[in-house]
Amino acid sequence: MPNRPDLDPNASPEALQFLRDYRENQYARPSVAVDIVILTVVDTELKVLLVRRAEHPFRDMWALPGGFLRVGDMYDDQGEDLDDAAFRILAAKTGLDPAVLRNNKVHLEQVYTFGKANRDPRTRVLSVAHVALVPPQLVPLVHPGSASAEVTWFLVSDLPAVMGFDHGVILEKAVERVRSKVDYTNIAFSLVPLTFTVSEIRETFEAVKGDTFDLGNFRRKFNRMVTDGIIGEAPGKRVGRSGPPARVYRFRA
Amino acid sequence: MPNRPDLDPNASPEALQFLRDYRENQYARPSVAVDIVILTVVDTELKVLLVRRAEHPFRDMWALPGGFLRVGDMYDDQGEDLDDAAFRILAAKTGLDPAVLRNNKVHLEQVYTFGKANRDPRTRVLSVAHVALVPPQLVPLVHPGSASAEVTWFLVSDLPAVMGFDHGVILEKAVERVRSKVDYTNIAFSLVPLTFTVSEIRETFEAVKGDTFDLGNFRRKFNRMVTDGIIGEAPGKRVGRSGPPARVYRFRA
DNA sequence: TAAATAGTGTCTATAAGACATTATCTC
DNA sequence: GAGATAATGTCTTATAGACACTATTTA
Repeated sequence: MPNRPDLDPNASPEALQFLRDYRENQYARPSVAVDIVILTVVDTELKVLLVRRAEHPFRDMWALPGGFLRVGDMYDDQGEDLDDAAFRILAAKTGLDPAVLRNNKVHLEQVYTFGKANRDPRTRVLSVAHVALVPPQLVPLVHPGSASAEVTWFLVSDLPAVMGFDHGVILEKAVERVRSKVDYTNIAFSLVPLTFTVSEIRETFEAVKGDTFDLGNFRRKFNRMVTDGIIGEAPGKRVGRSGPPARVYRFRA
Repeated sequence: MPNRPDLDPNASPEALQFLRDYRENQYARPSVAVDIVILTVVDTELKVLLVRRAEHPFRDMWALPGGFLRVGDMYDDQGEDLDDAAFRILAAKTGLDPAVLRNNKVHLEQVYTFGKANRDPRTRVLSVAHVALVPPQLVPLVHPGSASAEVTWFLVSDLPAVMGFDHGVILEKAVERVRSKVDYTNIAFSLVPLTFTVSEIRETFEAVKGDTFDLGNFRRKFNRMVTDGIIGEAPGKRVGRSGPPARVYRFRA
């Protein structure tokens, strides 16, 4: 038994450290889940899609839709990319066709990886959290991917008191990410139909931020985006419940 | 063999899907590495700590310091938290004592999880990338954690032409994160000693952003932080190579 | 004395917040 | 006509960028 650092009383701490790291690589590995915070804005309210768990643990409790990263057999196949897994799971859990997701420019973005020990009672599971932004026209098409599952859109302002796993924390972090990015990116346009009025996009902002904006000031900011070419006018006008018909716009690029 | 969906020609796609997901959970799992982009600012230059790989794959190439997440035996122990793993690996790779890291308020933050298949030729490995900000007074204390490893501070503006794995991409993403957060958070104060002059903190900003700032305008912004109580005056003055002695400040909270 | 740095002040442009105003539609 | 909405305009305040200026130190 020559030169085994763990059996050598004079082995350096570094040698022991190396051996431990090496063995970890050889031995136990975590499962990796991809959980997705699927958000939309309908009727000026920010909503999130939750599924009721049919199995233990946390049976009958609400949780985020998710699935496991597919890893190949490790010999000739290493499995799917993490990005592809997120897209696959989003399609599976919403029942939407991948082509529909792409055509409607559904925004999908990685948020954070949650890795506390014992966050899943069964075995060690990391969750790579993602957030998806679904435009309202797709919401009626969403249906449970598996026959037994129950899925519901919850108001983000009125969530279940308890959720499975650490999904309440994950949800909070994802919403926070969207709330901040909406100020300095164009992700809000993933939450409206392909054409929209100024009021519609403003109400979407208000739903995401949970606040109201001055109409004139918002329009001024919007007009800057028009002159910058970020937004373009679309043909036609949209008639509301009152007031003059509103101009219709389209997001570019 | 009753009701096995994979053997039932009439099984729904959903049932088959469920079975596949379940089996993935039972079968192959990825390894999870924690790789850390360790940054500092010395002599008005942004630098990153790289290690030369002593083993295959990518032997003799430069790569980010990293290690594997420790997962327990899966029965009575699920191993260490992901956050704890990052801290442990940071301490191991810099040779710095955890107490020293805490006392000097070293900033450590998760950035992104890289999960392309085949990013490691040995087996499926996810990398949970982190970024650490080390103040300059700790730089002389950094030494290789393991006797065989060679570690060097590289200029971020002059990196090795090729790096192991996808570590070039990871490094870029981490630097981008720091460059943007430095504008709306206080992380820059993790890159200066406990007390500093206005010029010193300005040069740190310039090193991170890769740009120069107007002296007067920067000081105006700095003074707002003083009146807001974010920064406080420290006793004494600092004498430079020329010009009058500069006031010394300290970051609060 | 020359050069460099500390520290202050000024002018302008940009954008946000808080309004007010007019026009046009539905009920 | 009443109420609601579309669209525009005005005044104030906060901040950033460009730049000028004085004071104080070292070499």
